[in-house]
Amino acid sequence: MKIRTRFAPSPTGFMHVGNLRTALYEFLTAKHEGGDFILRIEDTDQERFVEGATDVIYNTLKTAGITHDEGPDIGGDFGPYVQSERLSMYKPYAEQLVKEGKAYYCFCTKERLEELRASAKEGEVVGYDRHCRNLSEEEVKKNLDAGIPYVIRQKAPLEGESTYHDLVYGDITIPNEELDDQILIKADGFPTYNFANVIDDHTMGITHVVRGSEYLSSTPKYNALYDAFGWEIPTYIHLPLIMGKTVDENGETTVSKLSKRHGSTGFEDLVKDGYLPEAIINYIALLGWAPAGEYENREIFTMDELIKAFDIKGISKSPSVFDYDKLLWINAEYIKAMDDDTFIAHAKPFFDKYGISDDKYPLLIEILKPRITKFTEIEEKLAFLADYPDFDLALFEHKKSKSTRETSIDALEAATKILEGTDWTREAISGAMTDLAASKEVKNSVIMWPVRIAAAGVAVTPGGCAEVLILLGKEESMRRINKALGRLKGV
RNA sequence: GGCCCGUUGGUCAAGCGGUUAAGACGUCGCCCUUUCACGGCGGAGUGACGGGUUCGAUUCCCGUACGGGUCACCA
Repeated sequence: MKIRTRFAPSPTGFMHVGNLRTALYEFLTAKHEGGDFILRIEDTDQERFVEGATDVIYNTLKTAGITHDEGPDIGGDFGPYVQSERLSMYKPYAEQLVKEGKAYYCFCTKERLEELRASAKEGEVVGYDRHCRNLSEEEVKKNLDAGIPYVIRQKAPLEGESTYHDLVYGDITIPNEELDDQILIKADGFPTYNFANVIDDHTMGITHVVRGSEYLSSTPKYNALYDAFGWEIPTYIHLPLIMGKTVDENGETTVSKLSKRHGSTGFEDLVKDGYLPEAIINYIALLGWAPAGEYENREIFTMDELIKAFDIKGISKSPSVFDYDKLLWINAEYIKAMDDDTFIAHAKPFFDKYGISDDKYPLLIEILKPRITKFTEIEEKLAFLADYPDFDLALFEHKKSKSTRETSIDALEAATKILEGTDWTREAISGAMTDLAASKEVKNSVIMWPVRIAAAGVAVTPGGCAEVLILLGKEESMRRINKALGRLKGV
């Protein structure tokens, strides 16, 4: 049978990488076996409705390269794919269970439930006291006729234990007394997430339920529902959580399930920060899963390779901490491997800020590609082009380059003369400076260092002396070098 | 607190009873060099603890500790 997995997010307007990774693994689980990946929007909570939130989901999946085979936007044979459009189908299922004596109407008020929780003693299992579980038919009918609001709850098993199998965690056993009489239909007539989830998964033919391990202990409730309907329980694949670090006011670092409070771990935030979608996917694929066989020890994967290499056996059980450093490294690897046109497409907005003409692109690609980890760094790296402050003259003193203020004055005086008559090409400038060093019998750096510093006004530049001068242009370079020379000489 | 799950270096992790306990990020050092990088080479750094089982445990079992998750008319 063809594998079918699903991604079932709620439209909250925000998708952090934990959700994204769940979607990724669901996608990979299906695609590795040639199965289908379905997108379903779970919007049964009207109170939390956020305008435009579904677009965030579509856009994220699209830019992440996680393509669904069925979904609200593209249709499919099991639609509709938005829960709010399927509302009419849930209640009959619940009613059916009531008729069969597997569920019941509950008329308890929220206030009563709150009191119940508040009065629970230390160490007691907090949960519903099953007050309405055994109401007589007459009482139920009376309440119904009186129009008292009600919810429908499932009768959970009272004793014994429930065991199920998970492909990652193995057999999980939970005492049944931990299981609550969960609500299936809320007072507003909407299904609860858990209930809608089961109905939808079954009616949509989902074969493999892939989700975060926070569902590990509530899965028996889901299974109780499948059993009540006599439906086949899907294959479970629970994923270890992605953790985020937070530092409290005492400087204590704690890790916890990734959420909004962990800063910019939203997919869109990361992209805005300069991380490439492919790099993010690559990174999170490796968070909680390790490739094996011919792919063992590999760090860089295309989506197609992930599909080929993905194996549930490689999923780990323990939670993993999101590490920006490694993401950054992967991002840099993607940039280094990028072809020039793609590189320019990403870099152009930053080049344009400095009014850089495209004849300089080849040079910029060469010097920038190996040394940026994010495209957003370009702005800062090229800042010297637009900004030439009265920098600290101590910059001319550089031990490694064997430069002092005195050698710098000497070098700059000689260099300006030669540069005036030099063709403004990289080779010519570099050659002229090398020749100058040779004629003075000093290291190249004794010439190159001060010229570069004088022209750039900062110690760190992308590229060396010749590259900096080319980027600046002859006129500006000469102006800056002369100015620096004047300052050095105290004129 | 009850229940569930987990625990290999700072982080991601391989391993599945016998290994000098892989690899990657980070970190440190050296080399290259016209700065910073890139690149190359090298170093430090790990099986939570205590009991078993076994000729032999990182690997299996049991406790303890620690960490995480979960206990909604939220999803």
